[in-house]
Amino acid sequence: MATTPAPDTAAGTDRLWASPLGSDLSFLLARANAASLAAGNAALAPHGLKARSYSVLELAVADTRPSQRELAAFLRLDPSQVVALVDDLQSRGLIERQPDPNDRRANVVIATDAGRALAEAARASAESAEHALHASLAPADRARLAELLRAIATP
Amino acid sequence: MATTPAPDTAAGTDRLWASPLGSDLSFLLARANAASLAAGNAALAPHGLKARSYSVLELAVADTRPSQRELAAFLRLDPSQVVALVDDLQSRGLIERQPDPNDRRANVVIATDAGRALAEAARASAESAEHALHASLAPADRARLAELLRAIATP
DNA sequence: TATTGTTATACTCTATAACTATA
DNA sequence: TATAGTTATAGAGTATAACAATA
Repeated sequence: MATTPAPDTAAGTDRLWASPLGSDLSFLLARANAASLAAGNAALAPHGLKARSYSVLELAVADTRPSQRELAAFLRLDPSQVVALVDDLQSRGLIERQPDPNDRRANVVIATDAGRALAEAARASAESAEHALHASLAPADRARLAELLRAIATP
Repeated sequence: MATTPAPDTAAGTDRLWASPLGSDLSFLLARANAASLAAGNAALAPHGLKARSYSVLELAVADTRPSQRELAAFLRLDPSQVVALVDDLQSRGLIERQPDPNDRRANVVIATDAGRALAEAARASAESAEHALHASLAPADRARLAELLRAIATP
């Protein structure tokens, strides 16, 4: 993540944008993501969530019944990190580990009623923050951006 | 960052993409950035660089004569982190701290000849990795993506 | 033999506060 | 009084290896 230590416009950093780095797709991606993550985490904080835990909660709420292994793969996290995320959400009564009847090694993650309620409230905050982030984009541009990102983000 | 612990296509994570999260712009941004960062760092590693240090080096090579404070603002890093990055690159003879004649508190960061040579080699690797990442996109789409990202990434 | 969840550990990154020298 | 660079330190995030239970 990256909060905003200095307002960037402080000095004449405009001229730095003229450097090759200012056109580098990886750099733009990193910067856009940093802004998005900072705004998202700030919006989720009042709900006791961060981007990571919010993602897990949303996947549980969606009734896709993911195993922890699937969560790890989809979120590109190490399985051991998913343990900590699920532990936290479960200890707060937002999700539950349900033993998979087909594979007794695996846990299926499902949301509780409290989890669904919190997810709805958190989603409203997150969407509002996200909208503010790309307020300068027309709706069609936003859809196009999502489409292009998906081409890169999808395996 | 996020390396790839599991190949994602391993299990049926396709159905997870159908969840609301799969259309969430912040999530797509995070995932695209993770893929880009992982590919970029892997490409830069043989040159002894990471995304961060490569960015600093490129800005030094571009002759924009940034102060450390400006680097911090532009890269959205804390000034104390820039110290470590500049220390590292300077100890390897790739950049130099030049006292700013107009403000004796400030250092201006400039590249050495060795720094310029390394930057050129690293840039080739980085561009090749980046190109592979969005190989599925038409050139026009790539330009459009950069444009849209810039709208979000720019202050 | 391979896989799921788990634990433990080391490492990197990030945030914060303080200090100095200049302005 | 404020700013540029620096140092030190604590915390969050990440990677890695090992283990028990199950397939």
